[in-house]
Amino acid sequence: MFHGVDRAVEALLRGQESANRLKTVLEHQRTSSVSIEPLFDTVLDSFSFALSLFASSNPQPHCESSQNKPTPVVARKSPKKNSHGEEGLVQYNHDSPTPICNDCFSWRKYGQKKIKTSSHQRCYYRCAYAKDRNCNATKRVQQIQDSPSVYRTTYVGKHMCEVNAFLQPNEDIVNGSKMIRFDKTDQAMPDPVMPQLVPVEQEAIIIEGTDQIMNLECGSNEFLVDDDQLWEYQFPPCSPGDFMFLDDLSEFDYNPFHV
DNA sequence: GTAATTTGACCAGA
DNA sequence: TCTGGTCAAATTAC
Repeated sequence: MFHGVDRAVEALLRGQESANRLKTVLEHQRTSSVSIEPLFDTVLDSFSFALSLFASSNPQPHCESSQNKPTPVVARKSPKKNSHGEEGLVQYNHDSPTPICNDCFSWRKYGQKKIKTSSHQRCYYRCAYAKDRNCNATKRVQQIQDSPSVYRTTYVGKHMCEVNAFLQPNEDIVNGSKMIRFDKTDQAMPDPVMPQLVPVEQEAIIIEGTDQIMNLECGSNEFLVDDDQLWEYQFPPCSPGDFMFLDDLSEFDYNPFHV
């Protein structure tokens, strides 16, 4: 029922492993570049979050080899109904040395609270499109360790905003193919939702058979994907508005860190 | 002026 | 009654 996701997870794991390896190498070589670390942290966080998205649809996470693996929390002992009246939401933890800022979604902070069991405050975020698109995804970020600092991000609920924004009835899903959609940059669409080719600020992968969308927003790291060579390497030339269908996600094996 | 963040109050579950 | 999560008015940033 979740076709191709296992392969996608494998590909993501490969990417994460590569990023980890390269980070280790660079740490020993220490070039003059000072912006490398945030770049790699972003890469690792993006991979980890993508994995957590898949894990949210697949009860068996595929992240045993990940250093920053998301930790599914099976169920809260007493799931408290949220403001939308939903209960029993699965939540996922993700620990990282830095707070995850660009984790593919737009969040709006709605609260901050001192937690009794911790000396650090906990921040509460909800999807920026919670009202507009009836998206009930929320996340909590809290520093759980001082030295080295560890921030735990707990994702609760599922993003519905991109699904509502992208998918129209009888559209975008074709015969079990996965689709990457390229749209005009000058098309009037809400910012974090519409994937664009040039400049690449967001990209989205819609996986048929699920309602998962990987929507990678780069924020301050545009250089991550604003790379024509990347697209030319992996994708044939395409025009804005074109669709690309990937029958096999394992073919999506571009390795930007290959040297 | 508008949007985002802050912060104290409120609510519900344990 | 305590605590975590959310609300909403006030404040700040753009």
